[in-house]
Amino acid sequence: MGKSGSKAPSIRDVAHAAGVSTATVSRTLSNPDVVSETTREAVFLAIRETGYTVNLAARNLRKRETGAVAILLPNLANPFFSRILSGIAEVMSEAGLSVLISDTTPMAKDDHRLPEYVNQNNVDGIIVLDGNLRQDALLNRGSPEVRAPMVFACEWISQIDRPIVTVDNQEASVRAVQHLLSLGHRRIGHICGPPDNVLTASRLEGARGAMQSVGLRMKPEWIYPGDFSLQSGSEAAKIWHGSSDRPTAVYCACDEMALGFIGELTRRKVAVPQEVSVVGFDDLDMAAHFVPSLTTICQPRVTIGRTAARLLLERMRMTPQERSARPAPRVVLPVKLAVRESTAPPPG
Amino acid sequence: MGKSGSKAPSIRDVAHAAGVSTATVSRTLSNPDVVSETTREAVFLAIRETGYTVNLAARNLRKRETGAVAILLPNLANPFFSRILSGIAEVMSEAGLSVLISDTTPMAKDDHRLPEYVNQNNVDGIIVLDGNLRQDALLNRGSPEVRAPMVFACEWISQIDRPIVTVDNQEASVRAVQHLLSLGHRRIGHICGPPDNVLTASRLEGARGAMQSVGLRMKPEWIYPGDFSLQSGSEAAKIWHGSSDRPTAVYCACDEMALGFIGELTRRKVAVPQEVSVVGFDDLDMAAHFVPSLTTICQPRVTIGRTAARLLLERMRMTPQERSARPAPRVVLPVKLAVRESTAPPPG
DNA sequence: CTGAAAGCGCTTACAG
DNA sequence: CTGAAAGCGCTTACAG
Repeated sequence: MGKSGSKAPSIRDVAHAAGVSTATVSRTLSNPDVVSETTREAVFLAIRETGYTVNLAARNLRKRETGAVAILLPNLANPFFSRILSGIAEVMSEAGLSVLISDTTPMAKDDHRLPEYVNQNNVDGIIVLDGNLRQDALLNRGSPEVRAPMVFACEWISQIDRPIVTVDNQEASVRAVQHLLSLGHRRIGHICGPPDNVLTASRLEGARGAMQSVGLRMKPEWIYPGDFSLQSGSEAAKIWHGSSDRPTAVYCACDEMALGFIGELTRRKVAVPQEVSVVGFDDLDMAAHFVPSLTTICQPRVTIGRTAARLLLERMRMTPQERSARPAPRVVLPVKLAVRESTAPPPG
Repeated sequence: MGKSGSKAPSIRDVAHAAGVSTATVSRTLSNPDVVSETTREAVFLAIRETGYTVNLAARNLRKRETGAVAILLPNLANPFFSRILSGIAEVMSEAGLSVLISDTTPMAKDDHRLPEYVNQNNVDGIIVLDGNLRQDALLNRGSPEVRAPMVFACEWISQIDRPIVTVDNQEASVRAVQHLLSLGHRRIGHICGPPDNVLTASRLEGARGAMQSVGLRMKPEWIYPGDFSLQSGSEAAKIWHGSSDRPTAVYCACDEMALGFIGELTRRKVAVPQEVSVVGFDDLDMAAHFVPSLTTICQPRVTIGRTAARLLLERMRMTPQERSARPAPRVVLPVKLAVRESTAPPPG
């Protein structure tokens, strides 16, 4: 159980107790096969007796590692990220790495700074979930040799050539719209993501393209602005409701907007899907429990997290040279269309 | 910008460049007032030239600190925690500490282990948001002198005497039920939290007590089991719907269950609040946007996070002796009742 | 298989 | 105000 002393037991205490050198204790821990069985047992006994646990700061200093990875995400309060985080945390924890989470919202576009520990490279790797960070902030982290490897997930910055884990946003949008087309819809609208988001264009283009390929057109007035928030979804509903030339179905760039949209419509006595069909994107937990339950594109969020984590671990094992020699992979994960109650044939 | 070398610049490089000792560089960084202005400027210039940033592992080793705090929470995927996390991250980041997040779900009751970095005290402090962790796992972290301080938030473990940040769950429940009483309800039910959760009893007792104090009784068949999940809310709705002796209002121990309850009822063509009123607890983002919007107890989640973080910082500044001498405070934060569409006078 | 020794990059009494 | 030196607790060639 460890004696009650004024400081934690160190490797020296263990060495004393076991009658060996600190080097041997260290080897027993990191490479047990290289020490004799007798020694090994003596050391393990001494470790138990003293209650020793390795001091990570010392190990990290010596090994020139940090034992930590940073996750940069735009909004900790957004439920979209929680499962991704979960997937990352799971893989990193298995790898013995700790996960530092940093909400990037405070550091808006005008703020160049990243969290201290990222800027100073006090992490061994970085996963970026925010495509709106400043490019220079992300790259000015010392010379290439000391810069921790980085991977993007979900969002990315086109100018920065790093591995990306994502879904085919355009193809997913095509699927969403084809579902509406197959129900008989011909007038299909879209609530967009934020204008400055990398995903916004591909989701809009996918939707537009799907319509064009069957000879239809998405009227500009059916394209509603949005910013991924519940609020912007209800704003879109107000516009929809106030217009005389309405789409019979609306494909939304994310679930939150879809739920905000449906909520506002329901409040205005507009029935979904009887009067208008709605499709979302993401498949938040709430999507299946909302009334009506939401037809949506299901992003494999835990898998995205796990994949990004594994990709990062892989890059961390490479030398800077290997990393820059090897092209940054782009992993595209499959999505599913979850068909639920919010879509039906058009009215009339 | 820093030269392009094979390793990051160290304090020695700066000392060289500035023509001073490493001690002076260190002082300039940690205690600028103590060095002369000329020296200070030379050092700052050298820092800029070399692109130096402090190596935290080295600093931490030397200062016998870790520069990190751990957050133990039961479920990263639960939106309830995201804003709390946000509040914690904000305060800790200002204090220059990094936040290690650990999902405790993988380590269920049968698993004694905490994350490595917690068990080995490779953190300077711990915030526990999970009242179901094993007591011994939380306490067996070496002798009192080396054990990192710990505070509880939202949930806690009664046997462990540590600061707690919480709301008055019983009083909040009284308020929720009084609201229903004031609308004229006399038959009020409750969907409970998980049986093994610290909050479950106080929320149920508050509800019961509020009824008793006006001479009413909560019938046992109106008390539905739950586990804080959407799913358990819809299960309760099925029981409610299948019964002939129904309450006219149901107070739910959390918003997710309330939303699951309403969702299932709506699906069964039972109108909320016309046929049954519903009150939740937490005030998730979704609560205001659901249809009908949810009357609920609003927990100040960001404030809970910030307060827990500040309390922990305070404890971290104390010696172990001071900590054990000073009684662990219990900070009770005020809640508000947000009255929305899901509550109305009883039918008939 | 094992130990002595150097060193990871800092900070901090101590002495001046 | 500043520097030389010790030391935080590890790991790892190196030598045997």
